[in-house]
Amino acid sequence: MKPLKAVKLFSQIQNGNPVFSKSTEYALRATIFIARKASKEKKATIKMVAEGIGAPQSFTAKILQQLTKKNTGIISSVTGPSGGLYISGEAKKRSIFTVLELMGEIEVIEKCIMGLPKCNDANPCSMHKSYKIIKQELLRMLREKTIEELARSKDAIL
Amino acid sequence: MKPLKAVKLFSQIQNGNPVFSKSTEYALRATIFIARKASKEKKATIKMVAEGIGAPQSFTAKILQQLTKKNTGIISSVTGPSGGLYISGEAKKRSIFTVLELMGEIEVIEKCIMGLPKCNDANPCSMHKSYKIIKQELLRMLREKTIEELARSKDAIL
DNA sequence: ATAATTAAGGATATATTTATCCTCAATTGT
DNA sequence: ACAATTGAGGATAAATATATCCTTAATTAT
Repeated sequence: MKPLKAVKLFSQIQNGNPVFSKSTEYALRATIFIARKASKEKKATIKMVAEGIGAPQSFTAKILQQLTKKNTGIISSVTGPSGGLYISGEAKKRSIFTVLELMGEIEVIEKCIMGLPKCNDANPCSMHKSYKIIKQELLRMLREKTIEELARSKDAIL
Repeated sequence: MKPLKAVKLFSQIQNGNPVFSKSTEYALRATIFIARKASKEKKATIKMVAEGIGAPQSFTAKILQQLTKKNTGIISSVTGPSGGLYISGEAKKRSIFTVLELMGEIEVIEKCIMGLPKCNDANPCSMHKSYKIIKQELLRMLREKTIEELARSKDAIL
């Protein structure tokens, strides 16, 4: 069985979806960046974050809005001079799952791998059982990894 | 730690990306449907497949084109009366990995979970190691599951 | 108070994915 | 050969995700 090449180039159909959406990728990177580089005393500006994570500035701003929403946000923001973004010690203890939850990515993971709306444990698709194992391990990993922990690995590129 | 709700509704940013693209979801469903319902003697038409998997007909046709391309395709197609789609016994023995490969989904899985282009084993992001384990299990599962096997589970909804 | 700085948020533009439509080519049966 | 059936494939449209721009609100320092 020789390896196949994706036929993308020969087709009108493109499959460029990342596993997580680009918004979510930026959200993860921004969270880790802020946790690592900023504090209540030394906040990071959107500009700094965008440059630090290699994402467009205005779009980064939009995503950070999602993560700073009152009663849900894990990232704190302050307007005005010497304002910016930071993550409280409390919030740093939360898991990266929280970020993905705010980005609406958890319900995506929970869905049927083949996109069947009626698929569930009682009425499973043929991949359900196999995917469920993977899914559970992924979710467990996401729940265990704290923002703090990710921020602490300073040898990592992000 | 109370559970959070995604802030989708309050934001301009939507995250509707499935784990696999919709095209890939359809491709998986179509493959299993054809493997289960069709044979060289009794081919399935695009119309039958589209209805069987609950996908738009013309779009299903487009996706099936990708899976029938010469030298790469796992699905066979014949034009003309009593023509249609089927999967050879040989092809049925191949894994579902093949379908995902043709849909360009494997390289998506291989990518950095945070979308960092420079992330790799030598220069990892902070989630690299954890994600790698999940990724490998997913890929192994996909490589092991044959089309035949999925088609055989007739109690499954698809 | 005023000016300066910074995020919030609405409106809009661009890119990509998803979906539809129509004509053509291939095959079959008469 | 001819008509009918079916997929192939190009062109285009619609929906969604990504990205930009601009004005407003909040805060700080002078």
